Amino acid sequence: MTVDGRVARGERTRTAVLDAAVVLATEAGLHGLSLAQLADTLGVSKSGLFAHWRSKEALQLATVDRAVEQWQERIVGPALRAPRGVRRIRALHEARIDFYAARVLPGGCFFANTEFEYNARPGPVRDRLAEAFDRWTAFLERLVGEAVAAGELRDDVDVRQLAYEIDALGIAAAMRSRLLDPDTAYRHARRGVLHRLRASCTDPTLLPEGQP
Amino acid sequence: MTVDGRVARGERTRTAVLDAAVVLATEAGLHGLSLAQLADTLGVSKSGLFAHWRSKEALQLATVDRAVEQWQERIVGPALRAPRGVRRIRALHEARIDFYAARVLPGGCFFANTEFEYNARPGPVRDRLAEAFDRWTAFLERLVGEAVAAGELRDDVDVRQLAYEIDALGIAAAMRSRLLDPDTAYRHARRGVLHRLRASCTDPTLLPEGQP
DNA sequence: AATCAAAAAGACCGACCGGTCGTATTTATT
DNA sequence: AATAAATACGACCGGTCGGTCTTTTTGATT
Repeated sequence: MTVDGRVARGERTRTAVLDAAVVLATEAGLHGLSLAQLADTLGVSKSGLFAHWRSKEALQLATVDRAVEQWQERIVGPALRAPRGVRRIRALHEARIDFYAARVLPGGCFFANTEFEYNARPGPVRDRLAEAFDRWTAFLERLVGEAVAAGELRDDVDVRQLAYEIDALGIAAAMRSRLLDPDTAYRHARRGVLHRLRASCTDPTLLPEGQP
Repeated sequence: MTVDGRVARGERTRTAVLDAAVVLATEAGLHGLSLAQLADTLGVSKSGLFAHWRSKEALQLATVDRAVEQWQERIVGPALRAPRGVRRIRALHEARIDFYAARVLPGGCFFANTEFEYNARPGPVRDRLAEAFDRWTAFLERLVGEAVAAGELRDDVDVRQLAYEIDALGIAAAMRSRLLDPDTAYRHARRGVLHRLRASCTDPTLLPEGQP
């Protein structure tokens, strides 16, 4: 906020720490994240981290928030350049699985990995992840709803169901792109969503593509 | 193998350890599994574990194998009682998501959690998980292929693609049944697969159901 | 140049980690 | 009853964990 040099310096450090934390947590897990390793990676001292966050849990929560910001910038932002409606849904899904296929983060998807990691760890971190997931789901549903409202999808489409299935194919792609062949995972996730959208699309020319 | 008392006692211990390891690893992760906690849970000594497996990694590999056995008994076995074809595919998928909805393991699905955990951990354990996943995928594809051969699914169905989408909905259900509302996750995963199967089904009476 | 708070550093703590080792107990065979 | 192997145990090792403490450095303000 302030341009005060003292505060600005601390803010710069915090952002650098969180960016590194997202990368390390994607690999080792957010629970498995080591503060010593995080500090070493940045060339700072571990005790300095506790000057910015009062505990590891506080840093984990901040890391989730930072990962949400990155997701907005890298996945949602580009997709919003596509025209509203079916084309935007498709752009969003493809931006997402492109992200995995490009192996932007060596460890895969921060959210997919972390959400599975916290399946059996109730607490503030899991709650924060669940909130982020809720917002993401609501966003997907809004996009589908817009496409229905624009007449591009049949108006008997179950918006929540369609959004669920689109997201499910993205989740599966996040897993398989690391565990198995990434190209196959990418192609299957892409074709699955295209097929699903076409089944409810009122205008076939909205989704021009070679294979079904 | 032998009914020799010495071997039988050790075998009993090994099985008990692995069963407990599957439960603990589903919660804490297979990498995050603590041998001390595992030994305490069973009331045995930690050092005793190293008499049966030469390292933690060896125990982890054995745990994966044991989880595969349990999957066969609890998911695949019941599904194989359904008649071959579309009905068996549906039975398999429903046995799978029923398993999550029933919250049989408090931590969710051993394989889903673990496969995401090992996204960024190359090595023997990840290889073993990938092998198990390959066998599972091949099994799903075989079931779909059987349904096509029996004329229950249209013969222009892409077998691998359909198997991929069925599995993707199961993976997503495994995540959401813990992170979010389990009933919603169950219903969406079920409806998604039914909808997908009906789209390629030659005989609608094979999938009698209320909602689309 | 002096000041003073933000920021960073480094030594240190108890707890837990995977793993080793020597020893005691069980069990089938002789 | 004696033996030998399989099994189980408790003490202990070096290393890493999250977290605390005190001290030093940095940099804008006066």
